[in-house]
Amino acid sequence: MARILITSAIPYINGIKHLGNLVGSQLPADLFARYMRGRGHEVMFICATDEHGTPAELAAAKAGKPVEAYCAEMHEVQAEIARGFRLSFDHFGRSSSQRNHKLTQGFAAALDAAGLIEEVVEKQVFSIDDNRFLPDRYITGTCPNCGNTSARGDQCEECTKQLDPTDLINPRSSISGSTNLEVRETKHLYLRQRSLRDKLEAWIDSKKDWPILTTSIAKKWLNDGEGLQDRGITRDLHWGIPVQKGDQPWPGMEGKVFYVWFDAPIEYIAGTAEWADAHGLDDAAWQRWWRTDMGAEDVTYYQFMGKDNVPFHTLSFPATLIGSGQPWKLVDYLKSFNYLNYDGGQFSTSQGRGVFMDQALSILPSDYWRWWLLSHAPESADSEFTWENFQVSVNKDLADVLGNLVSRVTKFCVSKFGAEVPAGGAFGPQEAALIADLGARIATYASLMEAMEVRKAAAELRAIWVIGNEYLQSSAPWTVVKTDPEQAQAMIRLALNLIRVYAILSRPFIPDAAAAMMAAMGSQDWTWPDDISAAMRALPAGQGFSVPENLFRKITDEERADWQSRFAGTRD
RNA sequence: GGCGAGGUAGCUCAGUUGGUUAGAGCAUACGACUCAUAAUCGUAGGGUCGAGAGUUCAAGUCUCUCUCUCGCCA
Repeated sequence: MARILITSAIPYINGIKHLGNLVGSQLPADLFARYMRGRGHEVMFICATDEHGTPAELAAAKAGKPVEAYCAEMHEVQAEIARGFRLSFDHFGRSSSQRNHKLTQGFAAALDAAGLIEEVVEKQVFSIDDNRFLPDRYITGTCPNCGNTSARGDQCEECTKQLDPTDLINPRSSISGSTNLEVRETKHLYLRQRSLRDKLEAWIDSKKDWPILTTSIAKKWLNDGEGLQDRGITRDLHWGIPVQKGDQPWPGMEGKVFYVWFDAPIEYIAGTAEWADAHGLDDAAWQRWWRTDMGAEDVTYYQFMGKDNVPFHTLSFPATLIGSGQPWKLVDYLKSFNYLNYDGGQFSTSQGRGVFMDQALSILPSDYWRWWLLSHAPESADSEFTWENFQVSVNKDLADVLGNLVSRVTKFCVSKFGAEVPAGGAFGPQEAALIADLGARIATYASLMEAMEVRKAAAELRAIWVIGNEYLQSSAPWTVVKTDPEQAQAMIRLALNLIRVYAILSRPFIPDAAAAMMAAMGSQDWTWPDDISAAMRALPAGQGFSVPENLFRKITDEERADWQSRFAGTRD
């Protein structure tokens, strides 16, 4: 039994995420966690909400709530939706937790002790009326290049020119509109990543089995231009983790907080500590997952994320861990995803374009979405969601191939032999051939799942469902029953066992349907079918079973058309 | 402009270190079956593998040029 640590990129707190966010991190991470648990491994699967930073402050202000209350509320909203999608986190934490405060401040102290923190005085725009420093993108003004009157302090979106806030003509605060701005000096902490560059590169180079997408992004940041740059890890904000050196004050840094990107990945660790707290366990319970000097040396750590998160997970976060000089567990395998597009364009949070997680669940149960998203995961390139494709996949794969198989087998048995596993006959050559085929395919499926080849694993699982239909078609128990009922009983006994095995194999993708299948077979034995021959004889003759409600309904053309127009949002 | 990823059947995609007639699912046509959610199973048609040149006995698979799409960055 292996010990497997899995983290999914943590979603930002301000608002509900869309399906593109889901398929890029949390959903494949859940697939992997469920599979590994199904194989009997010890799994720790951690996710959380990423709560700090200016966008959270502004969203809270817009909602008319204190930021703490806003975050607490939105965390619950996101947690509820995660439950709706059956995301099987061992803990869904919060980056604003006290655990994260302590760990983040501890890392800063360790980095400082290692000589990796530099204090830098820089100039930033301060809004007197807002009583706060303004990040570049929250300053609006006239572009000196093209005259656009609503250029942002970091870039003019009209002429795409990169700007410095001080370049803007008539600058004003995007938050209040106030023009009462001034440039002030402020002191910040920088993590001296440049001095860790060689260590980071050697570490990346040692990861021969990572996806090209992952390593190419990391190498780009290491080598592009002047190479890896030092990075500011503090901000002039109110909402965040106060800058301290461990539990000691940090002279000159009073009133400042750590940058959200510094504390967010540390929440992976803090979230595990929160898990221990929630279960009344001691520190050793979480440290054995994260400290190689406290039991984590045999842990294998997998991270899942969209490609936009890769630089932070291949460089910034490892720089924090390595730089601390402490024996923290580094990621062993980083699975990154491209983007999911929506019907000819991008998903857009601001334009309300595409399907968001809460909307998806209001339309159809989670299994439908899980299946489509995972079987079309954007692994090798960006992929696209279209309603036509979704309708076809759901109807064909789930309703016709799998759902109908369960239906035809159980209904046939009830009508001919009753609602118990029939005892007659014995398996012959056809049954042996099916079992052999199944064994080979399950082995392929398992290796694809272990390699996190999500689409290919889905295709193999579907093929496994298909061979059940093939077997029924060629063995034709409905014909055999007329001349040799005993033999027909053996065929159906095999088919009923097949349903139970399919429940086990399908569980990572479609947990609810899998549970319904297992329950219908009157079993609770989720043991992985390592011995397929035995697994196909697991249901005892005479055991009662039930005909489940149709596992999946079909999506009609009318529904598809309706949803298509409902979620189109504003076209650009 | 720089970097990266892509351009393979109508659609969505596979194609390992270059090697027999380029594959799968869906869609289409025809056939089989009738237990089942008008479901299932089989067969067939369909591709100058973005364009061009080169290396090689042999290139979707390597090299160069060009072109188109997407993303990141300046």
